[in-house]
Amino acid sequence: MTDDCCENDCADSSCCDESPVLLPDDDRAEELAMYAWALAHPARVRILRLLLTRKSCVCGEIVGEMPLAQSTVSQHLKILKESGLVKGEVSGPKVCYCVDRNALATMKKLVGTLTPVLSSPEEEPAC
Amino acid sequence: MTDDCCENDCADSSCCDESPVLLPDDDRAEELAMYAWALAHPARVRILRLLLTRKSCVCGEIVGEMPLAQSTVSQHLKILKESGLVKGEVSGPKVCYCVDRNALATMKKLVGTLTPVLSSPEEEPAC
DNA sequence: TCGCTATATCGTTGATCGGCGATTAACGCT
DNA sequence: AGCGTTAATCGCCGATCAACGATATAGCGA
Repeated sequence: MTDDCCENDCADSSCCDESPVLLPDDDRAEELAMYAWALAHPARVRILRLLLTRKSCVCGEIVGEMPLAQSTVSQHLKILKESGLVKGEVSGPKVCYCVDRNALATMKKLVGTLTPVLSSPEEEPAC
Repeated sequence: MTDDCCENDCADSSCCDESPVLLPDDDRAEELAMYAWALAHPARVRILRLLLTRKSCVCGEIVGEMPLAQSTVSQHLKILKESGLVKGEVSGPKVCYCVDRNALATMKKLVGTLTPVLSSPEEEPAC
């Protein structure tokens, strides 16, 4: 009652109890962080969306679509590739980039993991 | 046929055509990037999961739960707060942290935006 | 073979991150 | 008022990012 943040009075130790808080899939934290890191730059989000808009690969004209130098775009593509979200395939002098659907699905699943555990959906945590 | 990356022969200009590629919500790229940036570090993912596991706020014992110094955890919490995913509420000398459900939903929605536009769900982009 | 085009890589520079210890600020309690 | 607790902030450091220009690499075509 003294605080309106937690319904079970978090200010004293009754809320922040001694439960070990064994996170179910804590090792996946790094996996999710890696995917999130790939999207942690607006340019990479735009590139990914560009690759999604086009049905498949968009070769190198990404550079023409963005206000960045070719080397910079190449760096971003490298990061996207390292995260696994994007795969590149050489086809002649060009390179086809397209989104790895499985990796995208995995990332979405990991993001979906971030769900508040609530007994009833009505009770807002109030803070 | 020369490349197996795109079904519509991306190596020449027929695939990478001149369509302006008006991204529907390109301005949202920065918004998504900001959320992704908040999750781009394993420690922050763990903190967020910690906050989700506990029903609401977890005060400062996050420090005890993680192998990091208090100042470091505070920095991560600051980043999470700046992204909007987490809100902090002062209750006495302690601070209640809990996840902003709306922001979390917004982030999930933005992540859900990243969907390949496909005519039929069967045709894999082959690369 | 010789260029031409398209990517990738290198090297540099400035900015930022992530970590820490130490200090400061805010609050409750005696 | 003074003390203890909690959290935020301040420097400081090494490491990394993001951007660029310049250079190297790889195919294709004439």
